[in-house]
Amino acid sequence: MATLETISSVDTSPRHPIRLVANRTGLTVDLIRAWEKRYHVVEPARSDTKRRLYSDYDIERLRLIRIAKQNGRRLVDVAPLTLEALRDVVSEDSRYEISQDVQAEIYRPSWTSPLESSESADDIDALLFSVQTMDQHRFDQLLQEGLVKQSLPAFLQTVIGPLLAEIGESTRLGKMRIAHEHMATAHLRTFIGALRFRETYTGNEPKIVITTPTGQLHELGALMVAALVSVDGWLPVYLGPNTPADEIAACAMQSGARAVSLSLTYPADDPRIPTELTRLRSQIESKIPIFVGGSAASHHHELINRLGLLSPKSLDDLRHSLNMLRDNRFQGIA
Amino acid sequence: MATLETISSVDTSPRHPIRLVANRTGLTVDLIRAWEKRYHVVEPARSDTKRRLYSDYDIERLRLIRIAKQNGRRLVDVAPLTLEALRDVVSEDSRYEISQDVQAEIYRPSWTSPLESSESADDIDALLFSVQTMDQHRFDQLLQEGLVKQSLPAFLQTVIGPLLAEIGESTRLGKMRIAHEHMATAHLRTFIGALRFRETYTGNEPKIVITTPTGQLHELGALMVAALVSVDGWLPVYLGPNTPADEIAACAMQSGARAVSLSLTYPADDPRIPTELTRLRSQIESKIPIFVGGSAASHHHELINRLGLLSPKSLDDLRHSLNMLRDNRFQGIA
DNA sequence: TTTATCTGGACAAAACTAGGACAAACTTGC
DNA sequence: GCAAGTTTGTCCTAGTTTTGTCCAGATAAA
Repeated sequence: MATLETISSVDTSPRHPIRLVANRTGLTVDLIRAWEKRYHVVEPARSDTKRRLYSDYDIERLRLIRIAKQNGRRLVDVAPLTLEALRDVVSEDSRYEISQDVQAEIYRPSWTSPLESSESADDIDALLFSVQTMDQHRFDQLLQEGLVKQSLPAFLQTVIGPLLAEIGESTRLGKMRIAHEHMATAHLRTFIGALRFRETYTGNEPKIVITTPTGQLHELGALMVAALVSVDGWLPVYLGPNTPADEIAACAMQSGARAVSLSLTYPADDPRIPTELTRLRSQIESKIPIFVGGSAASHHHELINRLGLLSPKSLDDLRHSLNMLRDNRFQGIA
Repeated sequence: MATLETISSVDTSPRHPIRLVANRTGLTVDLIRAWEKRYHVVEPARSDTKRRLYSDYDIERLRLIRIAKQNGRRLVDVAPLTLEALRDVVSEDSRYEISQDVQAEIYRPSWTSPLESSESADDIDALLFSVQTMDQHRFDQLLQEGLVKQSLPAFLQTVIGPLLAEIGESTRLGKMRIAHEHMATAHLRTFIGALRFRETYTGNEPKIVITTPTGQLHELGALMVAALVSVDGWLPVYLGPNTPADEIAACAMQSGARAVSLSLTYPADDPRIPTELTRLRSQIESKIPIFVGGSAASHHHELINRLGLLSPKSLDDLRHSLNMLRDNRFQGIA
């Protein structure tokens, strides 16, 4: 039986380079050094050439301190604590914190414009109502019906997008419970996920790799893209959320994809995004375009331009670019 | 059909030219030679004319070293390691990776026994092969076919469960890429998710809330339960992963559920689990049973007993209990 | 003949180190 | 509520180590 003692005994032998620590903790290399310089948060051993060498114990401390900071603690206060004290602080906080989901779920697809045509507004209201009454079958039924009324792209744009935004907003404001949001999200994941198999498959479709980069856990945007492109004769190679750049590149290469599409939503300022995007661009032939969409894409506008990535303004824009690419008329976007 | 054995029992006979090694590992020819020159990363045999001849073993080592480097390891540190040690390092890194790469660790459904009937074993091999070739349509097709051959519960138990375990293990050992695992997981989530809508809906079904508690990000086990119980005339209220205890309780109350089912897999020793379970039990009427399954359930054996939660030994056990409960013959389980 | 590989060395880019500067966000004192 | 101070993340420079790429001239394979 695993007891708590087994957990607290963490290896203290120094062996990990700073880069690995950064990867594991989600902190930047600069920040780890700054913390050491100012508060001696950790005092890693050194190699014979003065490189820092961290132990598992150090990593665990840094990880906990990062969480404590996210929970609103000040670095000065938590820096001198022992590992055990840190654990206490963190678990104490997590009890009172609103679950991370809530902050996470201010979901703004962004590449669905808030058209809000009046008929769709009614549909959305009905959908929201079925979520609040936890009536899954009604929810499913409404989605199916909505899909019959209009084309899939239109449906995604005028119903699903606004619906997600509305659910996110309602949860954030406390109008809706997290449980409701969870139910809706889980259901939509299955529903949208299934949409990309509606089209017939000939084997000749050009492929497009669709995913979200490391740190981005929200996959609904990516799923919408997958469903969308399958309508226009692409074969989506869908990898789910949180895929490391190297894996995306390997997958694009192995599957012979003609394009890659990423979705960025939350957290918008994750320090890993620039690294991951740079890595990805450098590992994929430059003739293969990489599309970056989602609400957080605009936060990285400059980087996206610098790397030569493409940032479509809307789902329609993305479709247009992909259609051109498929027909070999692609020149990049304005 | 190429299966995983070819990779796991690594061939040490030297035969591959450096170019092929470069292609397979994603390294450049120059780099492979430089690594050999500086750190003796691999010492390939030579032809009579001094050409380097690499074995599968060498290739596998190079591939793993590349991954280790991406994880932040220094070449000096990993160069002298054996293949086995490298695999350990790589799997350790991917396990602790921040945002702990949701799929990257060992998924052990536990409540799927490793029956491994011989026919299913073939099916699983075929499925694994389609994952490695990234052939999503084949994967989907095989899943659909498998489902026709046997009942849904049997299918989950003999195919999906072992498949997940195999994929998890292969990825952990570096036999399969994370990208492959991501694709398979994303696909299975949609596939299994859709299974719970195959049954007709009368409105009279008793409801069961299905989810995973805070900190548990793996939802496949919970999804399997949802699909399973829908066969036996239950209506699953599926909340997706990572739901706080309060929300589960609120949802159970609002929907008038007759039971709750949780799935615990990873991390098994998350300190939040005891808190969450205790909270949940105290907020739900005691006549509503709470089932706790998944590979990590056994880690909390004592707690589960103390709180009066139920921990079915297998999916069949769970079904049995639920059938009794539905027919009002339920007395708890042995 | 052309292309691929070999060796050894040179060079360049990245990554790390130390120290410090700077600005935004947050606190404190009045 | 405002000004002054503190905290904290990011960035810069300059020197070192580590790592990736390239070159030249020779040999082998296609």
